Amino acid sequence: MPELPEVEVVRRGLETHVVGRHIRAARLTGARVARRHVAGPADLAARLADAQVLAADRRGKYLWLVLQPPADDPQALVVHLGMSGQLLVEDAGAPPEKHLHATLDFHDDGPQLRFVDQRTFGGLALTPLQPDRSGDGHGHGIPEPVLHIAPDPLEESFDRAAVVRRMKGKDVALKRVLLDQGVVSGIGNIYADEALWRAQVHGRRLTSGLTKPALGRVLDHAADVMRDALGQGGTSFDALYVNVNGASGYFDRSLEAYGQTGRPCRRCGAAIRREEFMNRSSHFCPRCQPAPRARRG
DNA sequence: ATGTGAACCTGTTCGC
DNA sequence: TGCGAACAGGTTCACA
Repeated sequence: MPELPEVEVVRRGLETHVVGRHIRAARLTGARVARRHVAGPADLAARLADAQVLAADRRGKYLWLVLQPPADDPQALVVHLGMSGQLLVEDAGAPPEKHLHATLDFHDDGPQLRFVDQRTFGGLALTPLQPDRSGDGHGHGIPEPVLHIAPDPLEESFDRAAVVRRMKGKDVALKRVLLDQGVVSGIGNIYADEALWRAQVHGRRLTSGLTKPALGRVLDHAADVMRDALGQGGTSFDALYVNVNGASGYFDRSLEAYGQTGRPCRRCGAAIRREEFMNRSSHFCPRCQPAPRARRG
């Protein structure tokens, strides 16, 4: 479940069902799931054994469990769900999923934590934590693989004015900047299209050509739409995007642009259009969000 | 340095 | 019905 609201739904599930428990053992299926773990899958599995889960934290689309190993400093089990990753809390007796890549058992013999990923763009890594210099909210620190990720709009340390300045300084299409996790994190293809629809700006407009207030408004809409989606349990089009209990969110009913090709814009009635952008799809209202002249990526 | 596009995977849906 | 093409919510890396 890829974008910020869906990842946050998963984080909350982990907080409820996993935090506080002691891992007994981890089993990894195949090496690919641990490819971001420098020391390899065997090392990862070994290091997870007997660690206690202290917390579940998140920045943008990155999720991590803060672990207390028996004789070491706290470490972060960083999880990225990629395009199709799932974390599921399930009884040990539940049949293994077709794309099951990792299983964590706990000393309390309660439900397992499973990592399932059809397209295997996601994965796990155990890494050190670095002190968080950007502000509060991440008391245990930030994992090394997350250091290059900018704060997301729902974090207290999100510096709206600084992000606006950075956006303004780029000679890049607005949507590309919204998707740049090093500028502002958590926004993916769905919420970028929704934020742009709400802000009534075309994603191919260059950030350098927009005013700072206009850029700020786009960021505000991005934060709003992600908060709204979170309130609905996220966006799920199918069983691939579910919470730790396998349940779908229902924000898909509230989408105004994404996936609405041909449907009338709820604001003006013009047919929502789809176009190719950065090797993927953009959806927008051609009347409310007039396209700039030249095509830019 | 900065901006752009393709690659990494598997599964499902679309069009002829 | 069959089969290839297009498409899917993300990130990274090579190249201009």
